[in-house]
Amino acid sequence: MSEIKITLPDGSVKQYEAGTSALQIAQSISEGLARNIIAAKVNGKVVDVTLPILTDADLVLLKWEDKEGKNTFWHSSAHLLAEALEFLYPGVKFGIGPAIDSGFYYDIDFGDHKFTSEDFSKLENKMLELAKSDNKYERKEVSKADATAYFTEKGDQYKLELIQDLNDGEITFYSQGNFTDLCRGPHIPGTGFIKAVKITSLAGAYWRGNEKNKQLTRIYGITFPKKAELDAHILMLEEAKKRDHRVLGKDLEIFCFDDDVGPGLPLWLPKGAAIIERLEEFAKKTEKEAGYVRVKSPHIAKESMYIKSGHLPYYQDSMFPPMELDGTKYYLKPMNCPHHHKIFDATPKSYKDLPVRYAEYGTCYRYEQSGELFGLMRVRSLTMNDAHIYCTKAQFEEEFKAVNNLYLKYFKVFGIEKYVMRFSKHDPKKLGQKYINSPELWKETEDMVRNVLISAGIPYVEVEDEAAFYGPKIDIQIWSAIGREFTLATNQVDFAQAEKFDLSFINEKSEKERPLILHRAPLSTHERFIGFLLEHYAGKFPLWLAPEQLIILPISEKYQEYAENVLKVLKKHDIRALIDDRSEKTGKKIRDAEMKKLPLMLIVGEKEQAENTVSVRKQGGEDLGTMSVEGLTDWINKEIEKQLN
RNA sequence: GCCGUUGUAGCUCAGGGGUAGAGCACUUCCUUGGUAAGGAAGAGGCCAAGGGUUCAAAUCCCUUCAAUGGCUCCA
Repeated sequence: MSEIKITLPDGSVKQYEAGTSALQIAQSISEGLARNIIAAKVNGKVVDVTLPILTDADLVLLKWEDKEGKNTFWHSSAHLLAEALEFLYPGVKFGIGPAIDSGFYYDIDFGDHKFTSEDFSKLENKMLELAKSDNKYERKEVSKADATAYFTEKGDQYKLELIQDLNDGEITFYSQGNFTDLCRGPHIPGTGFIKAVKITSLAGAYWRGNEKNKQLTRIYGITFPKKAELDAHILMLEEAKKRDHRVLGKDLEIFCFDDDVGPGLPLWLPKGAAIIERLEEFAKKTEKEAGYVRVKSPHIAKESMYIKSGHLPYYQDSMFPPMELDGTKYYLKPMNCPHHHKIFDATPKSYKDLPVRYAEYGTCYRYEQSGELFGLMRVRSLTMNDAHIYCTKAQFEEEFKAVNNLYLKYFKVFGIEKYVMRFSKHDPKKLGQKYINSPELWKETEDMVRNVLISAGIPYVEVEDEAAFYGPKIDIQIWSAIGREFTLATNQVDFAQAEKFDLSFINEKSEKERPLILHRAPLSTHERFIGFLLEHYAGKFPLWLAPEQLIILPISEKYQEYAENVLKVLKKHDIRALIDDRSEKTGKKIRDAEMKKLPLMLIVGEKEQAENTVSVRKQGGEDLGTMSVEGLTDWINKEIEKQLN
């Protein structure tokens, strides 16, 4: 028997007989380890622990704590779910059942049976019961003919469809107990590892994600190797819910929706509007320093402009239906670009004028499908931190870099650490349908964008078929504190609209030349950005941004007048302050101020009045001690200075 | 738009075929208290809207609207 060399993650090398499995190797190290491994990574590929290893290999033993371990665990749990379902509802058909970031799902065709959330506990119990019998997951290689025969007999057209796309010789089945599934694997050794099960939700999902296909029932679940971990998970979900921007937005009186106003049309309450004011002040100052000028445009425009821009054929489904006036159709603007192009075109431009940078907080209206609306993250009226840069090809790289620097500056101010730039390209197959039919321009601009990204050393990923119809774009993906991922901002190259609007400037040779256009919106829309910030800060806005910066808490009504004098001085310094004049005890006032997440509390009583000072408590409990009102305003100004730079 | 769930006081929710309940918030009074909940009283609702079943509907059924978890789509 030949020997193989196994290299472990710590670099140590051990010799085993060829055909030894990861499980046996684990056993040779320690029984405890062997009990805990649920999958193995052999030369970078995750496999079953029982799979014989035939050649020299790098080996990582995967436990529940490892990402791939969890993944395998949940994938196996999906099979357990299927087994339980088949037992409870014989004849159900299965789509796919993968692991996801947090748990797993299985797509099921229940036929005529209706599965509801009331059946969850029945399903959970069955799964636990099957888990207890600790059936082994057994791998079997099958021929395409045998695989087809098996699922034909079972009458599962979804699995048959999947098999059709597979090559003979690469098809494997996994069985546990009485259930067999088409599956690439790998799986945990046995169902006994699964000790806690929670079916989390139920949803419709189209077969293969295509709207035209049959809608299957998707069952989501999550499992754990210990009951305590499930409890911790549930607790974590509750914490995340407290941080949800929709919950905080209501609690902190930032925004609301109203049935009479309409879905997706947020109303900003005074505190929300105050945050908007701060953001705009900050953005305007920053943009001014970066050489932008501000413009203003109306919220509607005639149909002819959107025909000219080319938006209508590509975008009409996302626009509010037009209103007709004297035989002319007017649309609510879904974006600001065409208006800005018209502003560019309003006066003749020389190459000496370029780059021209037009900025506007522009309110747009988009008819998002009702099911897509989501708190502040997806709405139908949105105010964008928009700007368009018109430049020459030679200036493009520098402008693009400057925009990127702007992003980085903002990320720093807002403490956004986790982000990825997605470089979205066109799909050549969809030229003329989803994308403007100019193959050479697509190539040229995409190369240009890539070059800038590489030369600036910015981490990015390239994705196909996600560009705007007029050019490639960069989307910035960020993650909110509760792990919600979304596209924050977009940065788009536009080679098409200058042509469509016949935009030009006079170059050095006195000839007309088309500008390149850069669309950018680093602070996204007020809606999405404030939604993000609510979750990011858990409602605890930094001093510069907080709608109310501090609250004065008089110890008793005797110090009310002194509190008012302090307030007057603070207001003179443009500090957003208020007084809690209720006849409550100080402890209660502090608690309420904490709940409202006010950054600072000023406690004033006999001592402060006598010394003409205030006692300052930071949100969260930190005591900043006693200071004069002037000392406090200095401190606040310095703090804000720090936060913004 | 599609599938599932939900809609009761300002908020969080309980109840449930015989004409509405708690806690918090709010108002008033007592209390004047030093770093996360002082006490009492009061006020608050066409039980999302419309239709049906019934002697009787907030409760059962249907429709609509909205929210919500997903799918598809996006800043």
